[in-house]
Amino acid sequence: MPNGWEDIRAEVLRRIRVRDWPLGAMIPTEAALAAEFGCARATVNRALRELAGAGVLERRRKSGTRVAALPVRKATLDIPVIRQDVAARGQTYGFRLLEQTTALPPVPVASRLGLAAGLRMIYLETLHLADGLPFVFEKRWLNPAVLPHPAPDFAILSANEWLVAHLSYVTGDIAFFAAPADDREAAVMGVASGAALLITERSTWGPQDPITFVRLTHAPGHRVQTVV
Amino acid sequence: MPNGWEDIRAEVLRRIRVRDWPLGAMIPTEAALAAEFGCARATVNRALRELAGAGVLERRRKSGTRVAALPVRKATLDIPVIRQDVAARGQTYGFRLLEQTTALPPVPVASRLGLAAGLRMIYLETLHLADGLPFVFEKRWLNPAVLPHPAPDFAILSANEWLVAHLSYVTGDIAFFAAPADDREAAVMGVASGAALLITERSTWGPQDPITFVRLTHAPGHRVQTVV
DNA sequence: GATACTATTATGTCTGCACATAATAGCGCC
DNA sequence: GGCGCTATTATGTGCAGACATAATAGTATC
Repeated sequence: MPNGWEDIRAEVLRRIRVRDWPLGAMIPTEAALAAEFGCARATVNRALRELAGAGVLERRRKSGTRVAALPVRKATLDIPVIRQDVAARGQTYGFRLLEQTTALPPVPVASRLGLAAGLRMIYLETLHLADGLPFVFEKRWLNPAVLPHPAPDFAILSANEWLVAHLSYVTGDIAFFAAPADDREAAVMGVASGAALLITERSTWGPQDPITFVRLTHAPGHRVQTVV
Repeated sequence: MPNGWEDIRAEVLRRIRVRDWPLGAMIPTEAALAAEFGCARATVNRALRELAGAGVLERRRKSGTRVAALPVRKATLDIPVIRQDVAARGQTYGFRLLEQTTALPPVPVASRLGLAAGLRMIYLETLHLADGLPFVFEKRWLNPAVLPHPAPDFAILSANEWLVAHLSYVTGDIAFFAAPADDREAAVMGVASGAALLITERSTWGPQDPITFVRLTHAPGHRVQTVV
């Protein structure tokens, strides 16, 4: 059938591309498009909804649908467990738990998680290896309240994976930036002090409580990549 | 009504979280869930489809629906035009076209775009400013075949925005990584040579032809950020 | 002129049904 | 056993109709 919702999505996209419907302009109503394409309104709705989700269209009740004026491209970024990331490169994964203590988190960490100052957290340092070479250096602050008793042994299953398997589907935020390697990072990763490294910082919250703040220092040259 | 598709999505998520349905396990069929929740199968379908899109469920015809074994978190990343990025920080935007020539692209650029070697491209260097200070240094290779005649003046409207407005909705890929500032970047951005900078590289293709390859060097401390 | 109510309109969602499609399981046959 | 056909099954998508909801435009009132 030539009028599935994907066909309609493609046709709408085409009209936008050729400036049939210019940036910022209103497009016909669902009912009008359904009549034109000879399909049900629900089918048009599905197509337009997808395009709105991709940032191509903006929809508002009663007003109607318009082409996004300044289209904000949206890319979806996969955040795999580090083991998978390494495996996907065809390398063998390994990790070493370098440190595990309980301590007062630094103020920026506590405040980003929205935790009361003075609450002690678990601090973990883990080095993830690809083919035996440093791949990611992980510094993690973990809310002890979210762990079961007895606490899992993070030397056997890395905190990275334990959390994904046991506290998955929560909210959080991610940030990427570049920073020069400090002395500790340089020593652990085997690079010169001050080398440019990609850093990932993540904060995650459960239904009520903050769960963890993690800073991943990636090996030199590491790329975070995705298609649009 | 307490049984909209969002309610069903929430309930399914809850059952996964509390290990009612463990990681990797099959869940009931759409028909069974529709009967349980007292709604139409289409409503269950909508809820499960959304969760599959978020990477929480995996669905296959005939087999059924299972909880993802290793849930790959998916983050959506907004890629705004640089002007918007600056405006969102409450700063005033400006830019300067530093260079515009036609030249043979370096081999890595040509090969990443899938262009025949020996094809000349337009090369642009643009410095984007926030409150008059360097914000992003943009080096762009542009396929001349995609430009109209006469070519637009990129000193008036930056290539960044011209492309979004005229060749939007195309495919491409993005990568982030850290690199030390080379001499040119250091001079333009006003930082020390070797400083750790975040680099964004983007390749974009139109329906047939490659369009552009761009390398964005961000000011020190720049963070690419998103919520999950 | 400003404010409060009301009608209208386009999208958002749901229902119940139908058929399409992909993948699996089972069967018969050699 | 191994091969190929067929039946079954769960999801994917379609339709027509209905009501819900949000936002706007218009109207009435003060």
